[in-house]
Amino acid sequence: MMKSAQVVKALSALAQPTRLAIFRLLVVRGVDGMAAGQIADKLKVSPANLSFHVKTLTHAGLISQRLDGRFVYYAANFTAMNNMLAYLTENCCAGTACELENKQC
Amino acid sequence: MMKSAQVVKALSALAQPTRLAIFRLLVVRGVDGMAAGQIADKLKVSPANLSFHVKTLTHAGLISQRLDGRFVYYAANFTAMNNMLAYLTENCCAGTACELENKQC
DNA sequence: TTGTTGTTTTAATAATTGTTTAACAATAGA
DNA sequence: TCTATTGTTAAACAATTATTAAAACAACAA
Repeated sequence: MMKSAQVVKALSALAQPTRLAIFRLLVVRGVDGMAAGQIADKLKVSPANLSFHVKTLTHAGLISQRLDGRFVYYAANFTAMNNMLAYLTENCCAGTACELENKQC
Repeated sequence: MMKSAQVVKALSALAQPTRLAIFRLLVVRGVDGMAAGQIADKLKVSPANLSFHVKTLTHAGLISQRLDGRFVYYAANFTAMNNMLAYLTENCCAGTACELENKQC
């Protein structure tokens, strides 16, 4: 079970174009992740700006850090992401079967 | 397919304690939704404040409005929610089978 | 019409957030 | 050691966002 404040923090972290792009890139990358410099190059943001944003994502628990020499690798935290998604649909339609054509509800 | 800017708008809308609470309440409520005043009472926020926040959620496409006499009913837009959730997990792990124990990836 | 209920809008203020530049640390290789 | 590479931090500024109180509006009832 996730706390509301934690979810707000995660949503806030994703609610910014650069950070959303970083996170999506890392979701596609999978468990190996990607070095800070590679991410910055790919998304065309300055190193300082990238550092600022990955810090926010890290504090929100959405990505994790792995050091390797001079490189800092970041990877998506899939568990945190799934907990957040689950929170949004929790007890949807009060548990009754929905007449909606989607999977979540 | 959803545009990045649209997703940022939806995430921003949810990234606030009162609005997250409003949305979750409406997700549980289902298609019938809930009147503005009822929501305000339940969440203990002023009518003006509630109006401000539902406006943000409506502009983000996450909830819809239905007028009934003097009452204004709000209901969660499940399609918009699911599109947003799908965007976050799109092309997860580059499409390879993940060794993770969760459903999303 | 007049009053009452339900909701939204406006304006003012306070707080938070994002970007840029420059400086700083740590590692790797010559 | 010296130098280049990789990444983070700090400070300043601009822009956005949330809250409050007051006023306005809209629908209904007496």
